Amino acid sequence: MRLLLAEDDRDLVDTLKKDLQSAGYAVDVADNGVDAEYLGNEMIYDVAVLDLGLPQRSGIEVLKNWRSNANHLPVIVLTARNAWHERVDGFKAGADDYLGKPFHVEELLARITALMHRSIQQPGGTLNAIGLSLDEEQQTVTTADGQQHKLTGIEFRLLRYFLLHAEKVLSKSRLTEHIYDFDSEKDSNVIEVYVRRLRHIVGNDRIETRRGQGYVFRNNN
Amino acid sequence: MRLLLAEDDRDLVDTLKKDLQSAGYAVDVADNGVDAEYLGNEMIYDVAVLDLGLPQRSGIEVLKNWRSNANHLPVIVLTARNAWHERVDGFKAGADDYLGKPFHVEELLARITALMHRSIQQPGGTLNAIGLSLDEEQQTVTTADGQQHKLTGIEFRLLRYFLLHAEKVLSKSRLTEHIYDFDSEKDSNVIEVYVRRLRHIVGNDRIETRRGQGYVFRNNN
DNA sequence: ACACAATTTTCAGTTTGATTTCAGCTTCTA
DNA sequence: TAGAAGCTGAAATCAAACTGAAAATTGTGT
Repeated sequence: MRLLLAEDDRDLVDTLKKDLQSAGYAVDVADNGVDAEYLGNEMIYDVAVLDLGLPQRSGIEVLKNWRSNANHLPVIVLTARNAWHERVDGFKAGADDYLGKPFHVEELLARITALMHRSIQQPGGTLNAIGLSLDEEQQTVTTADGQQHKLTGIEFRLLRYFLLHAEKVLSKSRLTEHIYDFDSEKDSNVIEVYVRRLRHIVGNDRIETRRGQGYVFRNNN
Repeated sequence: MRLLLAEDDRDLVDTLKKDLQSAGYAVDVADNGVDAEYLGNEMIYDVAVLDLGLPQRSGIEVLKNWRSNANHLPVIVLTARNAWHERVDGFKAGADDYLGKPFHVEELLARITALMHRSIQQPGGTLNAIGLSLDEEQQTVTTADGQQHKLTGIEFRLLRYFLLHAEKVLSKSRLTEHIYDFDSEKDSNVIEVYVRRLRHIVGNDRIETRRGQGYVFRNNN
């Protein structure tokens, strides 16, 4: 799950980035409006956290620009305390959710997961498939036989992405894009290796190979 | 599960009540502060959802009254979005959790269940886990072998946070945020050091390391 | 104010294990 | 049937976590 954090407060970015990463997000940071706008348009993010008080170009402008480009990227807007007008403007500009500063990190995390889950209509901190349950707080999967498996960071990210996009063909490059942030450009077989490890846990036939196209996570069969 | 919904916005009540009922709660509604206070004192609820902006008697007053009657009813406070001071007041008055309006129903539900789990523990200043009992007034732990250990300030805060959030991956930055009073995040290994000390007291396998993700306090094994 | 005790933080050397790489193998398809 | 794509087991890597001790800070009693 790849996330754009558009925020200029250094201290806040430092802690938020760590929290988000350990919650399994690949985090790209933009500390000004121009970069934020560019990244939001050029890269593929699953969610953006956008501070309205960015330098160079205001968050509102950035958001409007995204929306005018038919970019439906889910956006959580951060507003300064007591800035009622910003909130309204934010919604008008197409924000999906907002959060007033200061806030508890837990609240932001909860809103992000809620937003992510909205598209597949599964609330809460677990992602369920037939005979599979992924606990996002524990970062574990429980399989049909009742066994609970701990997942490493990358295993967790990959499986969550599969579950959120079950029954779709996911190319290896798309998987890489959503699992790693922009520091790491991969030309290797990491995905293959991790698909193998996941297959070992969730069952071989669960992840189907589409030679030349990618993988499909099956929920029916 | 019986729930008191203290809220005067008719429209909100209508939708919330249905959602809560379909989530399995028996819902009583109070649309003003006087009724809310009365019901909270006279009936037995598992949880209350309390809007601070009630007519006739403010939510804060209601909450204070409940607490002064030694009523430990778990309370989730609903505040207007930008009213940070209300949250603080709410916490001081004894709220267990808060939620800023507007919110997603899923989030309210998640918080209610979280609160229910939390309140399974006995009130009265002790937090219990299997083979562990944390006395919050004395700041001591009693372990399975009957040994009582005195805890230093930081050891206590850390262990309490672990107990309140057992079975969840807690990142080091999240732990620091909750242990230090909103100071700047420093680049040190204090958490590692204190985790080590706690492990010495509560047992090594009680606190599990998730490399790159954080720590999990185990209550089952 | 002082010495002394307890607590918190820093530091540096060591260990660990998640991630990545690699090389040989298998399977598919053009 | 040859070349590409994917699979697989094992090994190398390197940041993250562990550890013991010492330094710094805070608290306490005299």
